[in-house]
Amino acid sequence: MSSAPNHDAPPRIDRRAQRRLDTIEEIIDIAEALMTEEGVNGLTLSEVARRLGVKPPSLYKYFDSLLDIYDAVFRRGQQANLEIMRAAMAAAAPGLPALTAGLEASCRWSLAHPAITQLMFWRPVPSFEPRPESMAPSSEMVNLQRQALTDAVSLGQLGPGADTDEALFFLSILISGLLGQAMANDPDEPWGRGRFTPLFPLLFNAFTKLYPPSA
Amino acid sequence: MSSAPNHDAPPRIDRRAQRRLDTIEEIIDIAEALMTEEGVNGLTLSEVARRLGVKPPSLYKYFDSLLDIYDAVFRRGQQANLEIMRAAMAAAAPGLPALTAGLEASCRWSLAHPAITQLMFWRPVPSFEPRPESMAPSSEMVNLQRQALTDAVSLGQLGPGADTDEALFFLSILISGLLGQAMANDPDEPWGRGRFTPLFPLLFNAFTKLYPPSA
DNA sequence: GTCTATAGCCTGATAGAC
DNA sequence: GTCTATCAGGCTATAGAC
Repeated sequence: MSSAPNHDAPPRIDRRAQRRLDTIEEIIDIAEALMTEEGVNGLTLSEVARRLGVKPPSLYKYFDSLLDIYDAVFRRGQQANLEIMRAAMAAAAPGLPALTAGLEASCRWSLAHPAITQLMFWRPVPSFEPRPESMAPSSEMVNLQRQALTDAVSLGQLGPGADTDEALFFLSILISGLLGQAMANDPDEPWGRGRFTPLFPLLFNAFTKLYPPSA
Repeated sequence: MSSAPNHDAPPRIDRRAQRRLDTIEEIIDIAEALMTEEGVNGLTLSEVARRLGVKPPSLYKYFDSLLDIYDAVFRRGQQANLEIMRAAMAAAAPGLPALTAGLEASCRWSLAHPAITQLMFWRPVPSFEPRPESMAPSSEMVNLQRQALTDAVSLGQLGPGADTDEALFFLSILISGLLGQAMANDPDEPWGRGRFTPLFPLLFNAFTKLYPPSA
């Protein structure tokens, strides 16, 4: 109170820094919407600027290039997907229940964010390579899945083969196949409707029969 | 010899018509190469003209628009893929052997033509909608697969559930998942190498265990 | 942080001469 | 069927004033 210029505690982030972060988030929101509407390759600086209500050169105060915006969309998407999956897994019993709950939550999120999902799974922008730190959440997702498979084997829910790279790759084929077919062929159907997403339980049926518990 | 202007039998297609068809094929070849190098969205009239050795306006003598070229690539790809699969199925025993042989041949072809495969499976060019007649081979491929599944059930190679739409959709998830993961993550590996295509037999292992023969 | 102005590209498509 | 010329627009990015 003595020397402080105001009565509030000093904010850890001042107003203008916060406003800057808000603008960055808004740019990423606009970029994602644009990719959803016009295709992943339909992202342009000019249109982002138009929707944000500024002129294109102003965007360079927030991002160094168009590819930098792609990277920001990619990174935020990876982070969000990881947190969704982690939360769903933590709320379920260890092993197979955690795995199915986590992957279903991740699939729901992916289907609701098709542009980011395409950017992450199918690399439709050849000139875009995500930065290593933007890829980090992806490794963490793999780790969570591997741990769940290990738990499932330990708990006797799955056979020993389920705790291998082969099983992990097979799982990724199942999930990305489901998402790809749903997004390409039933783009307007929400999760649980259409021809593909209702088959989600069937995927785990197949997976379990491929690696049945020994007992 | 009396009134004929030359000694050869009259060709069913004259030279200039044949040359025109050759040019059209060459344009499609160039378009596919370009999409492979620069991404499916990297196809431009200007670059096609450059590689063909003409100026862009000349292309309009062969195609009405850029989207027309996309459609030609799409149609020729569908046709080729269908014929590859049909031939492989015909060379194998009916039922499950025909199905696996046909799908493996199709997958090999798809992996060797990633740009067309992306165009067919994942629709990365939102403004491009294939013409109905270009989609026809796709329906025929589905028919071939459905027939093979029916035969497999009749022959006792698979259980009754394998002859359903659900099984067909599940099969498409497996195949498109394998291709998508292989193309995105092991783009330079040929069929049979890398982390995903060696799992092809595993897919049918899972499929068979999901729909086991009753006996 | 915003703008204007501009450089230096690219694109699809058409008109009309030859 | 080829070309030149052109339209009408798009884009990323930078320089520099305010």
